Amino acid sequence: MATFQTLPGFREFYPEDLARRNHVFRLWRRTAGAFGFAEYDAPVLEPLELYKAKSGDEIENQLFNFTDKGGREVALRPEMTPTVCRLVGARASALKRPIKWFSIAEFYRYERMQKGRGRCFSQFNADIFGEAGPEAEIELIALLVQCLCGFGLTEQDFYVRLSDRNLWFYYLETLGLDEPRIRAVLGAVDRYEKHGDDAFKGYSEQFGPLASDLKGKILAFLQIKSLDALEQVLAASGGEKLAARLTDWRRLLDGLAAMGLASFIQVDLGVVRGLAYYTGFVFEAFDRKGELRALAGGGRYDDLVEKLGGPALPATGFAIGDMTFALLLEQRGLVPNLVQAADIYCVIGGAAERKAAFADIQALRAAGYRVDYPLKEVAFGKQFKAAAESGARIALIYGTDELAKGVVKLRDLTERSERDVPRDQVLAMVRDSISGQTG
RNA sequence: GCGGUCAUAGCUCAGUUGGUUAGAGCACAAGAUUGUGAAUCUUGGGGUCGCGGGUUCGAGUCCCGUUGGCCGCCCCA
Repeated sequence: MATFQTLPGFREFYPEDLARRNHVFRLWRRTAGAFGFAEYDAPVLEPLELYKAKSGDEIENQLFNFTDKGGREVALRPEMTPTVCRLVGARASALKRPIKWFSIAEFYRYERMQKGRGRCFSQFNADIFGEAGPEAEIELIALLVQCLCGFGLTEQDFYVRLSDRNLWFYYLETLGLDEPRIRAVLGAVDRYEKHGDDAFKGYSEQFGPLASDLKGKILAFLQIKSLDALEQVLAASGGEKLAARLTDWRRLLDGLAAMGLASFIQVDLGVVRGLAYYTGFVFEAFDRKGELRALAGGGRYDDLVEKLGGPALPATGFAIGDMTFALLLEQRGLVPNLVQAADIYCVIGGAAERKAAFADIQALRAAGYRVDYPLKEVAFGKQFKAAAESGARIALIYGTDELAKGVVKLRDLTERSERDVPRDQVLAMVRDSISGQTG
């Protein structure tokens, strides 16, 4: 039968699946609205250059890219950041500050399938442009936390690891490293959690072995898990830049604490996040059990808007992926049962009764009620069964006896009670009946 | 790109050392049932056993290849 199959790594959403996805999107959207973020959208297909400019040529391996009929090199978007930088950059001078934007969109990466990772996935993206201080991070991390808590997740379920690429950069500078060496060390720090000492192989191959006292300091630094410990280590190093960073750290952590979010936050300098365009605070959300890949990630990228052709504009943002998030909700039993229940189910006697019912069905639907009825003539018994299974709160019964009396029988499917309703009062009585139940 | 593992109905799975026409439960549909609730009973539709080749008198079963799923590695914006 299945002559054609779905392309590898792609997903199909049958109604139950889409209901779940919509539920997630709806809550994310509402949460972003509560935080004062405005929604935008943009093309799925972009010039390949947009991604090369940001991440370098090697990124092409992981893109869905091709040449279009006009000879243009194009790619399905693998992420939203370059796109939103273009949008904001193009109108930066006309946009009210701070610029707080979000989107919910589908992305494509040409990669191997893995748990929590496919070739197409959706992300919630939120970004703030035009705010250089940690106030932007407070706002974004608070939004991130609420986007997860809105589903019933708590600090028992997930946490946000918080780090700082600038701090790392300045600290490594004070240790006497130049920029190429600093980048190599940050790469090693990024991998250290997973690969241990092997993480420094790349550095050794490029620059020779790392002096052991230097390596000791780096390993100690990446294991820092609190602001106090960080202040102690840096007290010895001094330096204006580092002191300024510490001030920002205090403002950020104080702000988050004041919002009551301290229990979600873990200072963790072991996080530096892969690619090099992050310029300040970076953060990643993980499940507490450590069983899943990152739930969300983000950070500051103050140079990117300018790099992509816009004005210099500070920016910071994050994204939540839908796949790992769905896995976590399932694990915690937080996926609600989303049945699309009818409001009203019509039980119809025969052909003549059907015509009478159609007039009412049309009026009820125009009034906004979800009304179902059997498309073909079906025995009464079956219709009542169908009415019950539809989840409808009331059934309207169009039988010969009722219509002869000029009434319709209104059956309350919850209370199992019935009464006759004059034909011309059906809409009003339905309204009473349903509002009475919900009220 | 690499490695492991799996593939039988819409779903979950049986299917003997290779042996007739490949089964069950659930789901779906029809009837019992022209007037009242998720029940019951009966019946039905639905399969190129992922695909292709090979071994064999004979392959869902054994061998090779291939495609796809899952898990991991590389990578992860």
